Amino acid sequence: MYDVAERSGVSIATVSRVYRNPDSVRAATRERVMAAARELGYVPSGNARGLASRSTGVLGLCFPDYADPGTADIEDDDAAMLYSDQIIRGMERAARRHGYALLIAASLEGGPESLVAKVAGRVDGFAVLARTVPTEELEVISRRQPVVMLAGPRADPSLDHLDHVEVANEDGQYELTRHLLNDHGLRRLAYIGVDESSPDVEARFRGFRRACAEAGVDAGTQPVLRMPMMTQAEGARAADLLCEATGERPEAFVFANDQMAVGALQALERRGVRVPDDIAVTGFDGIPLSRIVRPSLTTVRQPMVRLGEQAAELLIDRLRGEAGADPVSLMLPVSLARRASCGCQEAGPGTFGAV
Amino acid sequence: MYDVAERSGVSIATVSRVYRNPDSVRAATRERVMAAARELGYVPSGNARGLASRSTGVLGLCFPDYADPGTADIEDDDAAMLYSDQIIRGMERAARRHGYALLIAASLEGGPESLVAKVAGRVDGFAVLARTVPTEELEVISRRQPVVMLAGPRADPSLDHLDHVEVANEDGQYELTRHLLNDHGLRRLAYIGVDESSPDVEARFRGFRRACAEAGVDAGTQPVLRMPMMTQAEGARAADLLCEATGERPEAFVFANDQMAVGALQALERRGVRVPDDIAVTGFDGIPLSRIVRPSLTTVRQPMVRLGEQAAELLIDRLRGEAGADPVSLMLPVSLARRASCGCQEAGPGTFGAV
DNA sequence: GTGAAAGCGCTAACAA
DNA sequence: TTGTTAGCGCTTTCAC
Repeated sequence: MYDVAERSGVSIATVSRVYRNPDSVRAATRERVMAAARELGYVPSGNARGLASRSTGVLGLCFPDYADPGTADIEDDDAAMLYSDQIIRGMERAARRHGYALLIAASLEGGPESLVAKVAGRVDGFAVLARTVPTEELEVISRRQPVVMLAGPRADPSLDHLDHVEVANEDGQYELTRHLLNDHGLRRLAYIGVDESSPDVEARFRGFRRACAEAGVDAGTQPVLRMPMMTQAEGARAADLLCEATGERPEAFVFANDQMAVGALQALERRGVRVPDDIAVTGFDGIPLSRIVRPSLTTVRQPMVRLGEQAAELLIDRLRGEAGADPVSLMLPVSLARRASCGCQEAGPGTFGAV
Repeated sequence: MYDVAERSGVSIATVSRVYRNPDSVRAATRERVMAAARELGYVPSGNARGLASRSTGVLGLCFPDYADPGTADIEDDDAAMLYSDQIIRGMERAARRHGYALLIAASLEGGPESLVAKVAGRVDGFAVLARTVPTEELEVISRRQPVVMLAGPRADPSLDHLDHVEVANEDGQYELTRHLLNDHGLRRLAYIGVDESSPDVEARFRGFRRACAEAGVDAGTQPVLRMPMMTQAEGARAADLLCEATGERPEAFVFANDQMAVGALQALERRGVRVPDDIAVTGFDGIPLSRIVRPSLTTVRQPMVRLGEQAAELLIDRLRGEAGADPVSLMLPVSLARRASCGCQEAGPGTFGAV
């Protein structure tokens, strides 16, 4: 910058103005400065700028490095497209509309120099995918800059001051279960969740039970399985367990997420159990894979792109001081995708991108 | 940082050490510092760090804000997943392996304060999706930091010094065309490209012609259409044009990308022309949508995730000074996805994530 | 419209 | 092991 200033015979202040506010500089001067910059290959340092102006024009997103090992054997990367990709897209879009760029980073292990800290130090505010980051660290960081929590209710009271956006887990599972109960007339439903208590899964389970209760089906007598992880492998294992259990086989396997449901489809196929003729299977999430498997998976679609957009909007509101003092809490609606695995008619040939 | 130093009774240098190199500080001291930092809610400023150390630990990616308006009506965001999403994923992954975060930004219009410049000023090096950025600007920036060009051959001689990664467009189209010619015995093939000269599309067209020539089919007599844009709408229009043209209808529509091919499938369905029975249709790219449409689209899959990974690797090599003086140029292999729209047997039910 | 000067918060020698 | 001291390259009053 000093070189540019010298070469064009102005002060560094003027060079700065040319970049920050071109109109505040006489056109002739501006031209000279820009020419000099071009010749010298000058690119303003974002770091110096940020340091001097205490803002970066960048939003951040931290997400878990979550790659289901069970998906590794899928040839196509497309099929494995994760939540995070969609959230990234939504957030980038919304950020861009407001002139922000997006810094993304999947979580690595901690240490004083953890990844969040790195991101936090380089952005004006950021979003975190639920439980990607240790609560305590988040608490410290959130004292200095806006943070929004995504997907998953407030994990901890010490994080109560954070904005957060979640998805209607309970309602979604409720609707899906009602569909099975009322539209398909099923009665013996097995719910398959996860050991480790997850607020999302708990909410889904609540929805399941509520639907059962309303339909006069005693949820207490329904088999409920809690697997150690929500992977395809565990989904397959769950299906095997339920098939081998004594007593009447359930009429439907209601999984807490798509990955397990997909694993179950594979296991059932191996056993020669036909879906949906012999048994209905449902998932939750609406990952792309859910539509690709045969039979296509009936599931509850989460609006992940919207989630990302909302995150960015919320952050920007805070940065502009347009948000109130109270933390904002949004719940995004989900939608039911009725596909083949519950016995619904699959969209026929020629149907493009339809549900 | 000064506050943390004071509170813990050490100098700022020691605080710095605690974060940069914890082992160089006695454990007791370290604890005191970390405690103070926690109490004060201290988060190191990435900007100040970058400024002092002249490196950011961040890689960048600039991509076009390319959203086919024709895809807007697809309900699912999944289906519309773009190249850029996959490149982002690959690049983030590879960057993370080396301890870098990723800053992403879609192109906006210029001005002295253009988006690239913004990104460039905040990263140690970055990748650009072909023709996202004005040549001249790129040239200037690339004098200061490593830049890699993605997908699309060197656009300009002034950018010859850049590393770049591209995809085997010509070979891919060649293989696909051969498949149509030899395996399906088709003879009248129509190629549909784009007006605006695109190096990728040209390469694909070369592959098409080469295959025709080798099969003894005179490419000169084959219909060739150049549409203004490579969107679904234009693909549909192309199909209509070709169907309404006088003379024998082609046995296959060979599209230069998937989006146009998908548009054509829709148009053909409207006209009651059956694919692949009446006519074969192929695309290029392997976007997720290509597998979702019915009939599923035969296409050439580009390894977009790999592209992103390579970009990051290349940049990191440069940053480490491990790359030679000469620009590196990589060409990634593509793969043929034989699906239903060319008359190949579609993968049956129960096939998970298969081609 | 333009310049001078004082930091912004950190790292990296170099000393101690 | 820890402290001292220069900057890093910009923005931002406040003068002119």
